[in-house]
Amino acid sequence: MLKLYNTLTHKKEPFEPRESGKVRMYVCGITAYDECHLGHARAAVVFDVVYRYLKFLKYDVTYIRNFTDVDDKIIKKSADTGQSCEAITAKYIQSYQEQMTRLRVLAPTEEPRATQHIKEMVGLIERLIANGLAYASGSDVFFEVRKFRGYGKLSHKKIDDLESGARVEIDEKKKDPLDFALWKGAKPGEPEWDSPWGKGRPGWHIECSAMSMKYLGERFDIHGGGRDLMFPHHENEMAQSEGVTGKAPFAKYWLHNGFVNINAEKMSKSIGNIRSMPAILAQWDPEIVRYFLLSNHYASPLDFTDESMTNAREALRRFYETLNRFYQTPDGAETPALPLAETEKVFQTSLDDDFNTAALVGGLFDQIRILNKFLDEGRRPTAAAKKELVAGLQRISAVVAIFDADPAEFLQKQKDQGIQKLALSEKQINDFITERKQARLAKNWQRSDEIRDTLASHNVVLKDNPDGTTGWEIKIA
RNA sequence: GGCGGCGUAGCCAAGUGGUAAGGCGACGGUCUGCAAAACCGUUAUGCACCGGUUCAAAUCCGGUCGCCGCCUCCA
Repeated sequence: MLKLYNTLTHKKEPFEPRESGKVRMYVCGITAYDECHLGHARAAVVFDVVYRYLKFLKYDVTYIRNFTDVDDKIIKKSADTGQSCEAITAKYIQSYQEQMTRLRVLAPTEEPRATQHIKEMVGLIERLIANGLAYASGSDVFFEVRKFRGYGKLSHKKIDDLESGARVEIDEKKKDPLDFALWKGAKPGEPEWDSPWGKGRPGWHIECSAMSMKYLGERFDIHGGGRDLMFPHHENEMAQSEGVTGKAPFAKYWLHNGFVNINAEKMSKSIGNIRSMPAILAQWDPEIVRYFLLSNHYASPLDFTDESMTNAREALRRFYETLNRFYQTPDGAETPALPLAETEKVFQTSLDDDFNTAALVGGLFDQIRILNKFLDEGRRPTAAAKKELVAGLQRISAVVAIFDADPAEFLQKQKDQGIQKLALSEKQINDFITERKQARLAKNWQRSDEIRDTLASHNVVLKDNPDGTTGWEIKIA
């Protein structure tokens, strides 16, 4: 039985979709004005696992993740660079999709864009005005927060507390400082659309109401996004959506993923420690990044450091090293006593418990130890045993999308990437190995060890195999 | 100031009432010419601290301290 932590109720609840067998899910995507970063990747990967797990549970899932392609930041970037807003958003949307593909994030059912739903937004705003929850002021339209009963129920805030926070900007066009824009009158040089209130553009929150309702209906099951979106974005989105329909809850379950920190510090533009995905994926294998992102419960903070990434890499290397050994061992007549079925049970129990991906890793490494021991004893697995292991891993991977690479390819890829960071070429390494082999045959241990130390100082670690060959791998700390 | 979260070994991290998974690292051993990898063993008599409930608590309750997030655009 799947249980999930619902921000709205503040409790872990059994998951019961509104319509049996079907799940409708909406997740806030990116504002396309810059390269996506690790935080975007975390949200995408986390909800990708949610999506995949719901499908694994045989739900018919409709998953919507939007692109915000009209926004102050985009307009500013356009003004700063001279590029059109369309060119900017097209560029970063494409880049986002490329990065997500590399991270094995499945494409959602639809990826609607705000600018393609202006008409729907205008329709919602008109209904809000008709319902007495919004008012036009000049060429702007605002949502009147105090008219909506229940404002603050998602982020668990009281209107009066917010008011005293006093960080809300004063705008003489608003009746109340907390009121937020549904529609903004056009300023020269900005993108604009026709509306009953004159030319203008939508406020930030209304787009998600419009797109979620269009694709999922007036009420749906799961709404996700980063913690920071809880307030004000999701609070406002919920208020205006329920304000339009008069039906609650707008989304039954609200899920919020935690932040990524960089060396224990919040990742932010002002600190200047943003890690863009193109940069990260140039350095780390996507599977390592994905493993890292899933090595922690989705709602907890996650600290990106050299050490945490090295740990992730080493864990996967160990995993694939063993698998590679296992698969390459000639077929025999024995079946290792792998508790695969049990692992799969643990896997499902873990994910059932609020998508706890961190808990499932342990079980997998138990198998690794068992496999290594089996092989260390010189035993040979049957072809069927090999196939069964592959199949089992694929069943798990269908949800987490890690642990199912071809082991030899994974290791080779790590090596290939590593070589580029070395001061040595592959040929130089092989020449050293050849020379060392001669030295070893001559029992010239001094020269042999000298060569090994030299290579080690270049982060190349040698491994003498029982058959006389010497393998090597790159170990950068 | 308001609201929320967290504090488990050197580091990362599961575990929400039944006696501390797993990964990285370290140390000892087996293997090896020596290493590396792998395997075996050791590495938290204790889960921030103090009280309480219970036959039993990392897990529930109360308090203390510390860290963090949100309240402003942000995944």
